[in-house]
Amino acid sequence: MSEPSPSRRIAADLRQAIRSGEYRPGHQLPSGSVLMARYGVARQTVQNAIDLLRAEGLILGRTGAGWFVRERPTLQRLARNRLSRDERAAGRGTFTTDAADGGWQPSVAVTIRHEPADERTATELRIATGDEVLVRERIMSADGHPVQLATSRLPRTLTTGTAIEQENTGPGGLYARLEEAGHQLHHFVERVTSRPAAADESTRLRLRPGSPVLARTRTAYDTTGMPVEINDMVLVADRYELIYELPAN
Amino acid sequence: MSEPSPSRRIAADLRQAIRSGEYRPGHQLPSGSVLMARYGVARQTVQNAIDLLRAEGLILGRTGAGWFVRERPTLQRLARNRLSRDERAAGRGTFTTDAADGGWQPSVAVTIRHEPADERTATELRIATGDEVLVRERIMSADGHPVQLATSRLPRTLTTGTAIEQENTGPGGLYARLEEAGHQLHHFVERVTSRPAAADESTRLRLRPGSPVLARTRTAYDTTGMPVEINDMVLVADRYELIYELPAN
DNA sequence: AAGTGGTCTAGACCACTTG
DNA sequence: AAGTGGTCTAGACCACTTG
Repeated sequence: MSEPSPSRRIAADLRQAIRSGEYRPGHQLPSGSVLMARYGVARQTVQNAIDLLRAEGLILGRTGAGWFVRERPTLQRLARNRLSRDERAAGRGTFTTDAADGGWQPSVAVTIRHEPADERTATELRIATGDEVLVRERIMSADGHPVQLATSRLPRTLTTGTAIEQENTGPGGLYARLEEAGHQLHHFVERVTSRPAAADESTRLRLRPGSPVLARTRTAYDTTGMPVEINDMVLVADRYELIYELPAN
Repeated sequence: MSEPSPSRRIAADLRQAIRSGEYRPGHQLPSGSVLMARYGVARQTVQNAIDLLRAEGLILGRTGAGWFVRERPTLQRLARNRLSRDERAAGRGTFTTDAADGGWQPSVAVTIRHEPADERTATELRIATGDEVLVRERIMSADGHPVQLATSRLPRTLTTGTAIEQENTGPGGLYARLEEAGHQLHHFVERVTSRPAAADESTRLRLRPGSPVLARTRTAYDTTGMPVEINDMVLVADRYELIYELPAN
């Protein structure tokens, strides 16, 4: 085994103290000056150690106050039954349904525009590149903290003259409006991955650059097998858990 | 707007050059010395700028060689139909099925042990804390690179005397063995989230500490509604995409 | 006012890669 | 041998928080 660097040594000691419960969630870590003295190292070395633990999500820094052992935030659960026709019929959107369950205050900022389909959108929606697409961009906040970005894209031919082009899509949301317009939904395909937040996403979600996000792309298909909507969602990773129930066959 | 720090300024310039295609995937970034001279800053400042881009997943560093614009690795797709009874009947495991599709060489290291159920395991499997549980721990590698960790836990009462306690569970894997033993599977519940890799996970998956991983917990239920297996899987986030197909109702 | 984290300069040393 | 990134020391300054 090669000798670990001083910063790794310090990080390992602090990690151990957190794991063992010596430093409990919410409690403050020894300050930079204390650690510099204790280990006989420079400020930058302590900073490097702290950066490791921060990347692991074990601690949070508050400038001017100190480093604190992170409290595991309560996970919001996004279950697939949020998409059920019954829920839609009951006049609930997915985000407000979660809010009701979780006891927090939802707020949503919506932007609506239309644009020509780029290559990826055209492929996913099986339309031609450049065809007009309606774009609904939403930033969802819980108790004032932004936690989700969601962008829906639909062929403009499906949305003209419907409430889907309004800020408020009405009870049941855009899926309810699509079904009213004769596009009965058949199934959804959801693709989930995780990646570091892009610079603009970390700004909009008020995250540190590079914090992990969950990226979920949902495509909605109607009963004729045509894709009618593509929905790109970006979630603050450590606030969300996605839940799927699958039959064994 | 407040003046951005020098390191953020440098990061923004490099990010822009990558986004615009001036620095293409695989190409080398200007060296530390060049950037120090160009911006008139200290080595540490360049390092801080680079650390930001690395956290965003835009670049990869190779000690002694340079910083390189990251090539987006091909995503492995894990679809729910991998769990179908037909696949199991055809004698394919999920990981080897992926390998066949993706054209890479799979290898799996298995460890089998039993242990008393901890609190979480007991709750999930609806058994008593301390009851014996069979644990199968696997590290899956693609072309020699570890990409998945998977840990299965089953009540020992279901596994004694079956091939589930052997290193090789035989055709169709442990789900096929469970069904042979009379535990017909009914459905699975999968919970997906993302978080920074823990220190031990980053060692086993050979990741930088804090790289995002996908964490997927699957619980398998039999036709009597009892949970028969809990499977904790940790995936290198940027190599995987999880796919789910859901009926509209 | 004193303490905190964050970032910076200037210079050093080391392991590693490249030609 | 020359160049690379990674980490370190010692000291500085700043914005912010706390009592």
